[in-house]
Amino acid sequence: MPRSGPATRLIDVAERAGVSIATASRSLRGQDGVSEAVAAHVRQVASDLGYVVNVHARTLAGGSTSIVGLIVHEIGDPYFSEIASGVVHLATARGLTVQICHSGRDPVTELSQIRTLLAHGTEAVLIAGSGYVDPTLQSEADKELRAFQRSGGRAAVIGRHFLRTDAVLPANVAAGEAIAEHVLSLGHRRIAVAAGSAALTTVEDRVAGIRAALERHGIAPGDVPVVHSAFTRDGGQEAAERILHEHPRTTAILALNDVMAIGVLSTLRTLGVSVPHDVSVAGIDDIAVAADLAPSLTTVRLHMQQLGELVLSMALKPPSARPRRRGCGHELVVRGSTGPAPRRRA
Amino acid sequence: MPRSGPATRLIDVAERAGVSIATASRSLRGQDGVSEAVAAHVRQVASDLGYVVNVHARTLAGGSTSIVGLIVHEIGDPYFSEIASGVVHLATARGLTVQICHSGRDPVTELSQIRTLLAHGTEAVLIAGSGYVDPTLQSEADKELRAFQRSGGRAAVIGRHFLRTDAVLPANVAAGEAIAEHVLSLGHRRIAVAAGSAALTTVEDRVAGIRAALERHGIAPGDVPVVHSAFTRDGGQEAAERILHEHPRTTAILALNDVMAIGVLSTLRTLGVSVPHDVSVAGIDDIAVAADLAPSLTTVRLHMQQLGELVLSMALKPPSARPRRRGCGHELVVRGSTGPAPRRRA
DNA sequence: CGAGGTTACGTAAGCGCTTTCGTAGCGCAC
DNA sequence: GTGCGCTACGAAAGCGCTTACGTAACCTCG
Repeated sequence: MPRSGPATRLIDVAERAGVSIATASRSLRGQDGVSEAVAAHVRQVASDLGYVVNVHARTLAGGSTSIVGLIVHEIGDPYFSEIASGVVHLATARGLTVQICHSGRDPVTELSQIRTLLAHGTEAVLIAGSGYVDPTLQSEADKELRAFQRSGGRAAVIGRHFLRTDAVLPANVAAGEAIAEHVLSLGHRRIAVAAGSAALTTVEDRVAGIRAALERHGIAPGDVPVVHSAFTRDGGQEAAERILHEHPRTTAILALNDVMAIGVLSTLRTLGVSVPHDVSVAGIDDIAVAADLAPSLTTVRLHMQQLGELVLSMALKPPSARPRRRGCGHELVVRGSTGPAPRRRA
Repeated sequence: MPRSGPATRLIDVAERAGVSIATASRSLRGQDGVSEAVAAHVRQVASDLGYVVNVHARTLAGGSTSIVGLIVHEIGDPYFSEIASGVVHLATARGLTVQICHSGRDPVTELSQIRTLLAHGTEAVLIAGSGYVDPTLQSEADKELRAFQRSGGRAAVIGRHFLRTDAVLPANVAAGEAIAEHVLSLGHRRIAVAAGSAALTTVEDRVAGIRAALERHGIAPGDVPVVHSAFTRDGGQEAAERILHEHPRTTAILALNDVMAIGVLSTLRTLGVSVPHDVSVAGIDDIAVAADLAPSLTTVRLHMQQLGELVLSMALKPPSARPRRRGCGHELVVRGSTGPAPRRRA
């Protein structure tokens, strides 16, 4: 779609200001080598003419794009939309625009997204969302990012500490521990986990945290059913059904994220199981609606918006020799969905 | 940030394939004037080399960018993230990437976003989110879009029927009517509205729908308090407080969107008002969590994801002489937050 | 007062692609 | 066998910008 609009070009500004195109270019970018008087004049003329630089020409000539790419697993998921919100907010404040790609949790799509973003010459590529347990699924992506960085590009990820990029690390293991400690402290011993796909490292980490806490309290891993399903509301429903069916004496269900917890709550409501009287339910993430569910959801806050801001700010910093790691706080948020373990169950 | 990566360029593909750069270009874009044998060979070589076209060069030379811009009021709001999800899904399916801009409901920011997107040469500019009642707030944006279209660009919006672009029209008026009819049919007569900013046309439309329905049932506009606040959860809380304070005999609160309804429910819970026993509450939109609130929220489904897909597909169609209009269904979804009007109130 | 350094600007060479235009080669009709 | 109309391809001109390099003009100092 060739556009032939009467857009003002740099050369128009230069002519009108009575300077060369080079001087105009330098003036507008605040580069030195131009007297302040001339620069100010050029800026004035540009503004009068409503000049907007052509990104493509700029990029092609070696300039920067002012675009950052963000790859997320599922843009509709609150976990990711809150991250995206953080990224977009900070980006807007810095005069950058964000190009969002949705991988649908498919490593192949993800790879092609990365390639596209690289070809688009984005300033930085950000990836949010769990990595894959199977390293072969992302080795290509890894290679691509490395090459991108070697050639001066910036990349940063949320999680995926195994990549050689800057990374913000959500407290997955600690969150798992915190939520498990919480239900343990309430006296629960028959605990089940509603987990997302076993292929994701986030799932692995959160489960590891839960297991560690339980083991400290003398509960063997074998005594903790972990039901894998999808990281969605429906996945949570399905997991809850299976848990209640296969392990009817369960008194606490730990969902590995809030979205699944919503599904768990929905199933329990349907089955007439009272929460937290009969069964306690907890999530991880603390998405915005967690406080407004029925009952309100006990969870671990992971500050997604902050994760988003952090990952962008890391990417924007001048590169360092070795990949930086940055944690992000987590807090147990106790609400109405967890309560003391029932004295006995049917 | 000049990038000097060893990216394969078209000329590399051409050389390796033993053809000219022109032929290579034509082959890769499936343009005719190239024999099928040669074209296939070129495509094979390109794929072997992992060639990805440089968008900036392509655009500069008059090609297309494969990028669509989407401007939303508030990316963190589920209404918009569901729209964004629709846009991103369809875009991904069509091999397009989406550039998301967040205007924060500020017309000035919005205008600069539009300019940026135009300067980026996006295929299409999409705007989601209420227009402003005051036309001067958007006349600049309007002008900009018109110029964009005249020069071959595509634009489409959700709502904002006053713009001369293709538009998908959410059923705002009808949704207002539907939700009002619903509470009327339950016997409510003392109805209050928790509204977002009066500056937004969406608010205007939904209120108009509500008023129309009420008037049909003999309730004068003066008898329907409309409390304006922000289109957020906190705004809903605040509106509910004011409604209960100023109009204590209210039996039904209609929130103009689900996010506000969440705030309303929260305030009622805090104040110990039972929903729907004492007061019924309803929203509009049917965001994903509406079904999982406590109580589950009666609302009007506006199919945001579909709105997103529609607006993109309209923008992608060949332009028509006059702006197209496309409606999108709506359905009343009755859940637990509304019930019969109480016989009497304190 | 001229060598050498600085500053302020202009000239022009691309960045990687699309596309216009030109041309070689072929088939076909006369 | 000449001429015409195709088709399949190549050469080269930009798209609008950044930047390396060149060059005046001015300054500083011995």
